[in-house]
Amino acid sequence: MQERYNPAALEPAVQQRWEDSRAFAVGEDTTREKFYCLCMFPYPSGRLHMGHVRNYTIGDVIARYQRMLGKNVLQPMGWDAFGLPAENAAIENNVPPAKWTRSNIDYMRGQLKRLGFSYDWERELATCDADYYRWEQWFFTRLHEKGLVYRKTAVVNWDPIDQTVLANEQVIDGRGWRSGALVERREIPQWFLRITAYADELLADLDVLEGWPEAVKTMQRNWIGRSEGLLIRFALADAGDHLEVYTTRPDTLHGVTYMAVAPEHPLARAAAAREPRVAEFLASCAQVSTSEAVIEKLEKRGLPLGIDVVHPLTGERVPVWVANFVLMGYGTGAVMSVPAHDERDYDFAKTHGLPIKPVIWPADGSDPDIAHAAYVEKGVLKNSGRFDGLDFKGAFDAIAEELGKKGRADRQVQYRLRDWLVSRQRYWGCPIPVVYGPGDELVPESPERLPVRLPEDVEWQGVASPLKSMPSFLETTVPGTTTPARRETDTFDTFFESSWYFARFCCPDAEDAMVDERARYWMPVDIYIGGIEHAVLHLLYARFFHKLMRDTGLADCNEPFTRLLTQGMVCKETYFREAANGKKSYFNPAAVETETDEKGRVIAARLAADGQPVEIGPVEKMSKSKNNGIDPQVLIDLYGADTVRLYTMFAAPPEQSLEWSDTAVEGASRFLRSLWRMTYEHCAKGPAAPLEATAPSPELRELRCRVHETIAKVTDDVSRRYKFNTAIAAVMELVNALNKAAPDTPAARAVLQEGLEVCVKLLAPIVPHCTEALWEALGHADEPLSTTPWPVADPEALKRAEIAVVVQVNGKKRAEVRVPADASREAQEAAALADPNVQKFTAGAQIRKVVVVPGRLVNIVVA
RNA sequence: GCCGGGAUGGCGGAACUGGUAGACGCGCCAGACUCAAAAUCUGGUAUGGGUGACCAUGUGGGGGUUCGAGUCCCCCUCCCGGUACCA
Repeated sequence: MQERYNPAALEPAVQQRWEDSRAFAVGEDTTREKFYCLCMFPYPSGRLHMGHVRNYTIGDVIARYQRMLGKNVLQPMGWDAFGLPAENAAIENNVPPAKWTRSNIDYMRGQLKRLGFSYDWERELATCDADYYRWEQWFFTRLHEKGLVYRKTAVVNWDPIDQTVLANEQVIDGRGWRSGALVERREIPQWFLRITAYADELLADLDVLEGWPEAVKTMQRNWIGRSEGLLIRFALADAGDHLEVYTTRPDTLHGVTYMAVAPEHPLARAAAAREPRVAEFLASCAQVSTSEAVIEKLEKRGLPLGIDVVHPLTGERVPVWVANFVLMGYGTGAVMSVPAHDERDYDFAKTHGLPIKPVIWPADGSDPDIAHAAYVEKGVLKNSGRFDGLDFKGAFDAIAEELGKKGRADRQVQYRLRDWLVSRQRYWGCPIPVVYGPGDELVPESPERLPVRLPEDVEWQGVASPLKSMPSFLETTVPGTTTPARRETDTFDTFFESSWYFARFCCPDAEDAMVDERARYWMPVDIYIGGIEHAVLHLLYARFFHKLMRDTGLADCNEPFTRLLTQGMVCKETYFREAANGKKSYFNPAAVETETDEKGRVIAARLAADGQPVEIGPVEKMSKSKNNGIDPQVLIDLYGADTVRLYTMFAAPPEQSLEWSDTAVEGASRFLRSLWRMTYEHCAKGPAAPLEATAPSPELRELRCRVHETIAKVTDDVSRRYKFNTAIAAVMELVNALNKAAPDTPAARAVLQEGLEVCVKLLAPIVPHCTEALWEALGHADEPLSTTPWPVADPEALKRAEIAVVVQVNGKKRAEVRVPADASREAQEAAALADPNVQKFTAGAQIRKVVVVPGRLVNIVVA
């Protein structure tokens, strides 16, 4: 054993040993319990960021722990390789996306290996490989056969200068990020997957997912947004047609004072053709991004269309407005407005002087206060003709029946969830396997012609997808014929790839099928670890896709992820300068110097390069777009992988967001150095005697008790709580205790030997390189630590003679008394009352009550 | 806007089931070692008062429940994530 801890030499050597022995390669072994541990695979952006390090360290700690429990552990890694950043790099640096992506993968693979993650690298896959995406093309054609795929127009952000579709992220303050042009909403034909057909099952199965955080399930429930309501048809006053709206509050029907339709609604378009003011309004509405977050924060604007509908119960005329906050993509693109009982309708009515008619009264008979806000609670009907006095349920049923008889309404279950738009007008993605025949008729590719390969050797001209100008890609034939046909140039949403990679990891080399029998052995994933930002979209699409695969006979289980661990974001403050045109350019924290006040708070920041001040932005998720990532490579080079792993696990519990500070890493390194030194000094004195051969003093028995308490605590933290920070803190405490209390006797050396071995085993999943070496030094060169059984606390060693009990008087701590571990309630109470400081506070007062929590606390309540 | 989450010393965090607020670490202060520095070691470190034992205050703000509240309930503020084409 080296005297000095030298991770730079040690870690690569240990990693080489793992690689040579194929330590983490696994196969199907029905004699052992399987454990599939999966982290969300990374987008190969160029370099690992701290979020990756955090995510993959959590996964690796769990995988290594499960391995020490004797399970057959699969932990794979791969690349979510298609995506927007590769196209941006192509446009900016004139490098083909495939080349850029593959070189990023090579670099990042090296970084992951340098961090010592126990992956089965033989299963590595990249979604941009045709061997991978051919199967989603195949699957898409199957879904097409089943009627789960359809084509429909949808609104996109259109950049009129660059002549391209923009992602919501690329629209900044209503303008294209590159061109600066005001974006326009434009309708184009798109491909959809019928996720709404699975809405009920996706909702219902959330109740079965006991291993998922409640917050994620709640978000998914709300996202799916099942509601029961009424689809009501309001007849147009001066035409034969009608306006259809959906409402969950038919009880408020008598309070309708106007209708609102989306700018894209046919009624609005028809009005625009007659009325220039309306046309102008629609044009202004068209200059806003498709993002819901943007639309919902807009000033609520609207205009009357000059047409009325007839109220289906009262026969009164109700005006129809067009409003910028009504979305064509939701429901029918029109709503009935009840300003008295809906917040948004209320604000709009106030702004535009529309009448507000209360029809719901609180059940206690008091008057609703609608002077300043809508009354949105459910209650009892008034001003509603013969429905007066009914409650929500009664009114719902009665109005549904009445309108149903008139043919004016139907009960309907509706979802907020919309079908999944899977097509993208981009190059760097999986080609949608469809061709268009001579009459533009649509023909899905035949299985034998798959994969439709994405040409990788491309010249980038301008910003548009090069596929559109590549005859070699475009020109093809209708499958099974010689009839000329044109290829679809749209590619899949990258969520398509990430919706089934976990199944492919089970059998990455399957040549004849999307997945084979091996997937039945490994699936479902036992624990899935990834960022909380994926709580809805990715995790909902993956659940949906898995159910599609199940219904295609490719899976047995109903849900792909038994347990979900959502890690919080790794955040960092942002630094930027704002140009005159409002465009912000962000600077990496590593390039910024900060000035702090005497309390350590940052008060000013300047760019190191030019010494000029930069603005301090909010603390946000580390991201490329905010340029606030901290490069883990710098820390790995400086301290080694184990220190980075240890610090990342120690700084915060996984679920919590972590504000990165690089000053504290030193402490983690210090801890490893001191554990190393302790072990070195211990081993230098030769082998310790076996514990059984010595007679430990009471102090040593106490120390042993702490060793075994630490085993129990760390096991609970790692297996049940997933709180690695407190597990590490507990081991640090134990190391401190072992360090302090080790006189040089055979008994003490035996306890120390046991203590050090326990520390090494408990830390093995977190700092696998360093502990491997320490384990060897402690006399276990013959058995690799990675498969050494996890320690179990010895119940005998845990026994204590005395315990401490806290004594409170009126809920305030006044003393701590020591009592025998088996002391009765009465004895604990007596000991508490006998304490001098307690007597000071109880003297002369009347004791009204004594609360005893045995073994913990005595609270004396005095008057 | 809507949905979900969060706020505890100078900083990251701990307190798991309503029962000792501040474990563990960073930083800082003092001391030891050293010609000196680094490294290392020892001690201290919520705030205010007291030589001290201790005492008072204290978990974003306001109210409540309880013998007892960081933890439960109501209201509010700010921050973070998502908001369907970033991944």
